[in-house]
Amino acid sequence: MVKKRVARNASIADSLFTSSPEWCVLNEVDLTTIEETAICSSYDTGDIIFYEGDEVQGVYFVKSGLVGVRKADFEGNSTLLKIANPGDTLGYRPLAAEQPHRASAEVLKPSVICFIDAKTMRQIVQGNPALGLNFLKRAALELGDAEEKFHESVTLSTRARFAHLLIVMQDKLGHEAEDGSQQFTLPVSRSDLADMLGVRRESISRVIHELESEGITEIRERNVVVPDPDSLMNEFHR
Amino acid sequence: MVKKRVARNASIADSLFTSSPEWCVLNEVDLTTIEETAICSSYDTGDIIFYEGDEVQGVYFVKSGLVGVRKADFEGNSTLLKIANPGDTLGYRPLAAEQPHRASAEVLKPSVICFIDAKTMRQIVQGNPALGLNFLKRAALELGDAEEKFHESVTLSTRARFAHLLIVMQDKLGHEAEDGSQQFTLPVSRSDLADMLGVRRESISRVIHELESEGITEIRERNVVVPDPDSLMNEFHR
DNA sequence: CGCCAGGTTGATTTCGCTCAAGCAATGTGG
DNA sequence: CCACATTGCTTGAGCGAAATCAACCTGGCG
Repeated sequence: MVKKRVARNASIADSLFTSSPEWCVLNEVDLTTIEETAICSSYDTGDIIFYEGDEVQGVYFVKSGLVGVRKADFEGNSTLLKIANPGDTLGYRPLAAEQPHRASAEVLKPSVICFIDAKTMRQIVQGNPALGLNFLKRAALELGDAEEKFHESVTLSTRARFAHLLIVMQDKLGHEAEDGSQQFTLPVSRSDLADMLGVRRESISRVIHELESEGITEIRERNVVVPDPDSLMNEFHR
Repeated sequence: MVKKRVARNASIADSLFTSSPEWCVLNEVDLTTIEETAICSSYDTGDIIFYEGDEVQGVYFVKSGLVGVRKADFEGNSTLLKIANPGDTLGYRPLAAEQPHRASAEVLKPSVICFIDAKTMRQIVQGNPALGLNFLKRAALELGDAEEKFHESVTLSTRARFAHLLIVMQDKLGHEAEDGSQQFTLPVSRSDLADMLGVRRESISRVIHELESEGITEIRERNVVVPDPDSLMNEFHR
């Protein structure tokens, strides 16, 4: 299932240094160590990088592409906890917690991902405390977001939560058109949007229809137009 | 509102060392620094230690008592994100994330809490990377729990989630009676139980009634009896 | 004593789920 | 090139779990 082709990893160091707020503190020695031990692989959409319950072998640095982190039920239920963009590091949480993986990682767009084994990771953190602190900051930020997500899930309507999700994506991906509207492309399918909020895809359909009919958003396929960002912002409150 | 009485802090060091899995790595020098700078105060039920939105002044080590961490809405909605027991440290998350507090801390039972200012905290972490790594582990564990909580909140019924909460409390507080039943005392009110799950207190009432009528639990006031822990475990699935 | 906090119970409403059908785009094998 | 799966999404009808609204109960306390 996971089709890998080992690639030259000459530029891992570059990637870590320029596109990661955590790894950028590495020194020459550490970077060399990583160039020697890291394994870069190409993945196709649908490939699984690791499964919930797996022991942690190391961490995965997303060099390019897009990866989804999912948590599933013994029943069919699954939620999409986060989507990892280039520059993100996966698997550091269970490594730091000394737990097995509590979610699985699934490739959403063809990606190049660099694997750094746990031993190397620990060794580098040992010699370079700043890296550990950077991951502490990362974990602290994600924890804040996760707690907020819980709070919203029990507090806000599907509509308000979807509006919030759109706002977050707009902030990350949006660009302003000449007419003042914000536009961007959804990075994931509607089913995945539903999984991000923990609702059914039918509910997402209906909410999109509602927002459309009220002139708040126009969503065609994966193209999003927000004529008036302020009115979308208003939806985020109930 | 917050009634403080500065106490002798001779025994902070002791407390940190024996009852905290994070602070236990401190050396003599660090412990002395903390004894000199930390401020221990007594709080009464209902006192607020910090508010959502406040800048982070430092961290709070719970020496004794019980503290609730809450997140509130502009509307009446509030959720109880966690309850902090003796040995727990509050405020390290926003400090590490370099964010303002995203939740407020409210004293649930008369408590003694030691304040360690941000500057001292940073200075100690600087000289003692192991402390930072311990907090990384803590954050990683909490992040895993938070993600699971989100998943459960959108996946499981109120009944199943309440069963899970009881199981967690049982594991922490329960003791086995002669007849093989598990028993413990609820640490918080029913309203707070509801806030922990993000449901209305009426729903908790009804679920407690249901479980009672099916012989799965007996909950009188704050006393919980679980005649057959296995049957409670079954409730945790749907 | 009245009042309030904390909790229970009942009646009603509502939001999102479930179930079911259908549609458009894409692919695939005969 | 057609028949027909398959995938991703939409729409509708009906249902159900939990929220809402409201009444009431209990014990503690100024």
